[in-house]
Amino acid sequence: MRVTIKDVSRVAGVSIKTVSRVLNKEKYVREETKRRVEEAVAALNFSPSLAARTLAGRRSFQIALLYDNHSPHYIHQVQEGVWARTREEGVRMLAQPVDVASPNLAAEVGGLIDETHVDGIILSSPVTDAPEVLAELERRHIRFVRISPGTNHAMTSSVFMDDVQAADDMTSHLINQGHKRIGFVIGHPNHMASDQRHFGYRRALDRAGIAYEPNLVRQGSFDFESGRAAAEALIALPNPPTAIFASNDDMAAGVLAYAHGLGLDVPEDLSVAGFDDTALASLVWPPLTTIRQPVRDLAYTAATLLFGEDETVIHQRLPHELVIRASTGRPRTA
Amino acid sequence: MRVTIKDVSRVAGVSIKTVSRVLNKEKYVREETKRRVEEAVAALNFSPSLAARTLAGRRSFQIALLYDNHSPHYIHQVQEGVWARTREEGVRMLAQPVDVASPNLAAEVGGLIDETHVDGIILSSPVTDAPEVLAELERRHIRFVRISPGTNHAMTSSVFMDDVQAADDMTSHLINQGHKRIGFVIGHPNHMASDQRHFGYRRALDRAGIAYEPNLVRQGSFDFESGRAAAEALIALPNPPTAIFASNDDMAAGVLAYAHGLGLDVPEDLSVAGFDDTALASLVWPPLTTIRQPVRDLAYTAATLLFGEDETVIHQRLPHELVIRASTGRPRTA
DNA sequence: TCCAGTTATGACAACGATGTCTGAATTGAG
DNA sequence: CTCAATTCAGACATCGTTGTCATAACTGGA
Repeated sequence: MRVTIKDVSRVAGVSIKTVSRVLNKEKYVREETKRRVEEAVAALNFSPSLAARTLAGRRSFQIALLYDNHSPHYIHQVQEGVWARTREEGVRMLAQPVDVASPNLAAEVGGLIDETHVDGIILSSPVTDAPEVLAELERRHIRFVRISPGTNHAMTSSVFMDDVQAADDMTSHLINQGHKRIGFVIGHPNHMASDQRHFGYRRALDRAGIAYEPNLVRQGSFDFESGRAAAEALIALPNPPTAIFASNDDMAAGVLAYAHGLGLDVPEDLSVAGFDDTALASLVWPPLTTIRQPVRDLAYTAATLLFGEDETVIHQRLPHELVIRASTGRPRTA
Repeated sequence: MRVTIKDVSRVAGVSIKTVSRVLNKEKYVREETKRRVEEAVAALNFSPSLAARTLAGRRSFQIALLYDNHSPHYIHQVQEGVWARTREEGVRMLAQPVDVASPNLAAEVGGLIDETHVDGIILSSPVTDAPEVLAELERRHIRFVRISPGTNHAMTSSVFMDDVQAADDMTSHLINQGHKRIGFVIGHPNHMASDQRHFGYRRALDRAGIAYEPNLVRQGSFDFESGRAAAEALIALPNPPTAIFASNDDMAAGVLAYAHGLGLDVPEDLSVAGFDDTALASLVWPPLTTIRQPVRDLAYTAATLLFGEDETVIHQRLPHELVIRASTGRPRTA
């Protein structure tokens, strides 16, 4: 029924071991033999059984991608980036949603590894910072790379962007346009990036000699509604801000919606800035000034590091981009 | 190193075959023996090797999900639905992006099947309608289920919603609010659903005794920009529509953006309706009246059908939902 | 010409499960 | 109490590859 390496060996007139050698690009196969085998493979339309290779060999030709919680758009990009790299490598990607809050997360990850024999694992935030998972992976001596981890971890490679600098860039952009009172909406407290963006905002103000005013800063939770609520509170201030910088696009959309509801003109009456450059950012009116995270590239690079020969630990930073659209401009009073 | 069925059998004091029986819930194992094995499994924290099971047995405990092109949000929901069901079944899901335009698509899918030995496949639109793929799957006698197929195919099960009725519902909703001139933006010509939604729009008009006016209908392509362009054309008409029904939310967002740009008030001056109820729909201002596709449920149900014992072919329709938000209302003139 | 070192190939065991077959233990009807 | 049918459990082959080891066929320098 199924075409096996045995069929190939018969057609090519060699042993199965030689076919295996060609398949795995091993040395010590005569050019002529190699050609014969390759022809037989093509003629029979042979694809080797991953199960058999996994069982017999030291590799499984599979890696797992663990994720949780993030927006569909983010996950999609991560999957897409990792997938592109695995494809080049002739390896399969197992996309594995997990629940970081689960009490037996480590056991689940361990089970995954036992069942599938994966060669390596890519963690995306916030799984990157689940200590049980990290401990379990280390205990098993399995290779893994983290995408945008919040915590430091010298033992293993990671790829990330500079959230502090990005928030600093955005804040500076607003300052340069003449804003002096800039509201800020903090992200979800569970995400390490929230702190960093908050810090970047503060750093830019400091450098410009603008006092940090706690009144102008509100806690959000990365969703639309919390952005809306923050906007309501900020605009109700006796001396309201002329710009609001939300830590992600969803919250910025909430700010935008609230402003629309009041009949405010954006950016004439109020500048609004987001973060992430999700699809949403160009689908609202006016389109959002935001920070483009190189999510797909981060994922692609993470996979590259995972496949790398080196045992050296690499922490690679990828550049972000300030995307200026129509939601920010000079304040009316300036 | 690795814990195998052999270790379990030693600890439980039975043969490996008996452990295998317990693992696979076969008959003819004494209750007491079963308990002993289960304790050993728990004590050793044993997870059986998928590779070995696949190789030795008739099942691989894996299914594949093929998709292409759709929005991240849609894909996310499909993955989530299928994944939830496979998890219940103790089976793994291989999420596999493909390119329907690829000339060797059938070969790629064939290779996937050979490599992974998957037990079944779920196709999501538009892979559902790639004839080479269907032919390849049938040639191999592999089970598969299609999610929202555009073409009929009596040989195999599918799950879908009623696009015609949904578009009819939306159009009727607008008519009931007093609209008589209703613009329509057609979806991407490659998607079968586009025709069906267009037809539903027309059917509702007919039933209400409103003449179908080709001028009020524009071709779009499911993206923001095409919605914007369609809105521009429609609003420029000497006798413009009082409502615009776009075949998906992205295009509706485009319509919304163009209306905002003109300073039109939605829904006072113009009602806008979308389709799909993507995340976007509640993140724009005003939030969109739209049709909620039960995408996650479709996917979940597809997996259920795939796992079903029956050889009978089932075509299952799931209900949609008209979600009325703030972007539609009575026309000013009514 | 010979021999050591490389290059090239094959035989066979092993990976960790399930399938098949065989036989022992238990059950229950007569 | 007997015997056939049913229940329970193990031995061993098998799935389709790769790893290990043995050995044949080439090289090129002395």
